[in-house]
Amino acid sequence: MAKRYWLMKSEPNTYSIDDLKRDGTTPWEGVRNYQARNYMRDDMKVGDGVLFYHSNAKPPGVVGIGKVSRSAYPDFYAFDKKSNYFDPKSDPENPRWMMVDVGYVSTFKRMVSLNEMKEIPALSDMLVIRKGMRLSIQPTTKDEFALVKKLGNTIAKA
DNA sequence: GCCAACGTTGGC
DNA sequence: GCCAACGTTGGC
Repeated sequence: MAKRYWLMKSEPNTYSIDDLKRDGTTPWEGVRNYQARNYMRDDMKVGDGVLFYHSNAKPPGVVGIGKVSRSAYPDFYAFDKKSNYFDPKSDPENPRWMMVDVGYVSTFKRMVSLNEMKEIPALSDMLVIRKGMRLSIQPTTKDEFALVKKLGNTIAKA
């Protein structure tokens, strides 16, 4: 299977690109949305590229690159009563929620903000720029991934 | 802090 | 199976 590309949202207050840089790799726990779960479970493979997006930030935007470092396995936080992500409906014998591990690759020289992406025609099909798009894990194309990465590593604005 | 857009839940 | 109510997301 060819390498795929993704955009993954995280709130910097909760887990930022700097946290990922510090940790090297992290379990992507707490996804409680079926569509996002399905992407992780069915489509994400080790080595896939990740655009690391800061949501609920000022401004929001893509701040760096990650990669899938472990394919889907049960999100055990769902079994932990003390966790914010506890879900009594997830049975350890048949886990409802899955997660992958995401590894750190690089931090952009500058953020590629949501506003900037909205203004670039080549990125006009990206899900993240669509109003009301709340999905926390989104597929992106190879070209979109490459362009956002290039922008983030280019100091001068287009 | 506001609120529109979603997704989920649960009564019927 | 419908849909109103509710909770959450996330830009602004």
